[in-house]
Amino acid sequence: MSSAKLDMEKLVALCRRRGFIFQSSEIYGGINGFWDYGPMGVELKKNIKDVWWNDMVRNPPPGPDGQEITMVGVDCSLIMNPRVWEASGHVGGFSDPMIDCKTEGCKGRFRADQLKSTPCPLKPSKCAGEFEKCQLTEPRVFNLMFKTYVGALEDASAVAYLRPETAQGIFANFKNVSDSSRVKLPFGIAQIGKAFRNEINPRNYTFRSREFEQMEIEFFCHPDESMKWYQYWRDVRKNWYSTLGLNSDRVLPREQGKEELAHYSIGTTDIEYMFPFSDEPQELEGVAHRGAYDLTQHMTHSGKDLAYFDELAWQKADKSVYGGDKKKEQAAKQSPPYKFVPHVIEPSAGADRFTLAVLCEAYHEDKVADASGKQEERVVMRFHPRLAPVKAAIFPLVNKDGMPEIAERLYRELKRDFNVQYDDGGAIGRRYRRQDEIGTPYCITIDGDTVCGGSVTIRDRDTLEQRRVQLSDVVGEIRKMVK
RNA sequence: GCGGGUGUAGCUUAAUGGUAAAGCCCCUGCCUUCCAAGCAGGAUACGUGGGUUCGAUUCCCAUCACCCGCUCCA
Repeated sequence: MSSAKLDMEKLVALCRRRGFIFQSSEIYGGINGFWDYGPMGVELKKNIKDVWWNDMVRNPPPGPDGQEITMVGVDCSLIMNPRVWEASGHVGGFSDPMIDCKTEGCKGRFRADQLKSTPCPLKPSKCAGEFEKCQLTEPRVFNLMFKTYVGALEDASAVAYLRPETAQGIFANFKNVSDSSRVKLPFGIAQIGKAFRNEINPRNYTFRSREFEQMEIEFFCHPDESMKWYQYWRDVRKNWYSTLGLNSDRVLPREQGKEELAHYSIGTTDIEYMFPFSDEPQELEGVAHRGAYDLTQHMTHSGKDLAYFDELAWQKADKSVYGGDKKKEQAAKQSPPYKFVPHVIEPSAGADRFTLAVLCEAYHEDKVADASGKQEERVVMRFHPRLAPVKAAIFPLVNKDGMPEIAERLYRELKRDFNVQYDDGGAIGRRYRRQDEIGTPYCITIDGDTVCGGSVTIRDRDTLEQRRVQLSDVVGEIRKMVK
């Protein structure tokens, strides 16, 4: 985004024009709170998810003491046994009873539990509902979980929910993963996937959607070390955004106040971003210290033992204190510090929200001199090369003199490793501008010198500068530049 | 959920109770040796559903979507 505040309508128009984001079911008039990614959008979002997976799961940064950290992934079903959501608290608590006032001129909406402390909009000296004219509705519950039915019978026993977060799939599989993959505490389990929340009022383009994708980590650690890991993940996650092109002045970590915290959370930091549609920073990710809450809940509700046994600590322990009493030894093995419920640090990021932030940040308008030297407006998406949907475009300068043949050969070579485009349509300047609008970082042009001397030009999206590179070096150059 | 606004082609904008116009974009061909050039063709629109009417894109009603402001966001 340029220094002037980006007009969201311009971004929305570009996203539609160039195939980043469409309204869902548009030919039927759309549906509120749902969005589709087009050919460019899917590449962008896929790159974002791949980069996250690579940087957090396959090759995470060293831990707080410089150690290697262990991360594994899962991919869980969207629909789970509904008891999961009772254990997590979503069935009981994922809703707020609301009361509307039907009084002419008021039409207020209040949370039922805060009615007695909310001033009446018409008569602020009284509280909502105390004024003679107030016509309050019965409290209505807005449960934010999408309901569905499993199997053919639509009765109460078949009710299930589309998951409102991917996290519970990880908690429910904690024992499976620790039993099957030789991981030792501390370790993290990661998941990328869709989640669904029946938001009362979707707003701000894709920012608050009813169907969205999360990139979540549940990092399990010893309770004594949890604060260290909480700080580690808070810093790692904040910095990650800046390495991918978000201006660090606009990425703002915010420690939640005590009154804001969910009752089970020991601490939560929201990583917020200054989106152009709001004067307030908006949440991209929440890094929450959830203590032992989730595993304990699932232990209680499932009846399964999800505590962790620290084999290493037990092996090192001085067993002589039990004096050979097997019963005492057994009891010790079943209790801290050898057996305990791990604490959890949860960095939970919104893939669509980050995609939107990347789009906002990338949008620039600048001036470029045309063939006659006149300054022309240009729209350019300045994506980080790792995220750019198209890494390079290949142009024959003119469609003759052997140039198309060389260009096509180069295109076929490059597309084995990168998403690239071939374009021989219209004037060369027009082709550059088309690539600028989808944020292609490099344009490779085959010209007369390629035919004679074997070199091509590589044009940089941001500086507009061209440099000549030997045809045989192009693949290596592009590989180096999009890392 | 409430109030206000908007809805004609991919975009920007016309006109009209009786065949919907243009520029840009896009496609095809010609031309073209580096930043939206030129020439010739071509495709594409009245958000949806009712009503009034001989006839509705136009008037009326409803609905949907988007934008702004409230409300909400475990």
